[in-house]
Amino acid sequence: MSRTQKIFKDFIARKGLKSTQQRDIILNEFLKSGAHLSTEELYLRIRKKHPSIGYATVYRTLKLFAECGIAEERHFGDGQARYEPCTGEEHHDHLVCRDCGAILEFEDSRIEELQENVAREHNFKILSHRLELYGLCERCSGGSK
Amino acid sequence: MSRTQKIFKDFIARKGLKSTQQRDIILNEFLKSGAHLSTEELYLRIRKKHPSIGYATVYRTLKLFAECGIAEERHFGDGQARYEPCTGEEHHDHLVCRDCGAILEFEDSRIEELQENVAREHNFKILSHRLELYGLCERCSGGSK
DNA sequence: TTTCTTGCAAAAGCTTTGCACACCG
DNA sequence: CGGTGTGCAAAGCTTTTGCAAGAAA
Repeated sequence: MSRTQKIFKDFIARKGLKSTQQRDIILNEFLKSGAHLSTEELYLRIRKKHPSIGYATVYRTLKLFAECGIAEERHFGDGQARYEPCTGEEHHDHLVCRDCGAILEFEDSRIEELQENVAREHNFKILSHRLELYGLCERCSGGSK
Repeated sequence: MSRTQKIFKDFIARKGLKSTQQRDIILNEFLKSGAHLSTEELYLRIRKKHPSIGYATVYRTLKLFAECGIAEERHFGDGQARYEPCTGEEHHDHLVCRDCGAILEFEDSRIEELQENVAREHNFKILSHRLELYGLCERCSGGSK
């Protein structure tokens, strides 16, 4: 059992909730699927192997993941929620290609420091942040354009 | 007529669209209302003086504002679009209070530089970006908490 | 008069919820 | 057994769209 799975089990137990087949299946597929899947994409993947699992269950389960901290809900402006696995303390931001939709991740501790500075100047206490750079990825801005 | 109004008139003319009372009213109220209004908030304000203006017209007009560059559409995670006036070249980011909902603006050219660095490293061409820091504002993180 | 706009209501798209039945502990 | 979870369908919300009537050029 992976660390993430353990966190989830603990959360379930602590809250008096129940461990079910569906939750296990959804968690496995979620972890396996790589980041940035929309709820619908995840649902479609799961349905291939487990056609009886309902849309609502996927929604509800992803909310649980977010609540216990193993997933993070994100919106990239297309009106759909996306979830990505949270692995520990590391934080990353995103480059989103306007053309092909590719989502790249990056991390920059200097930017984070400057964010803290800004917050301090405003007596603001940061709980989370989001930084997204929209534009054209290497492939889409290349020769063909 | 303000600079922004002129930009809009020019855009309207260039596109072969028409200047209407409703568009003028909505633009005025939009400029007067300060940043970060949701479409609904703006609609409600407008309806006080002009009860016959419809919801759809406000939506459609704000899209036009965004298209011609005098407004920018933003999403802060509450599921509603918000628009804010774009004044020239300056760019700013946001501090969003999770408690009272206050939205503060800031600008930091050093952060923007670092973003450019990141983009260069990935051969990514930035068209726009969004940076939002979520947390507690001065008032909400103060003594009472 | 021709084309674009508007207001209304209906539709669309994503997400949540109510409910009866099933399952976990 | 008692309470929680599930699947389905229906409802909720925000936003978009179709259409007939109205206004601008």
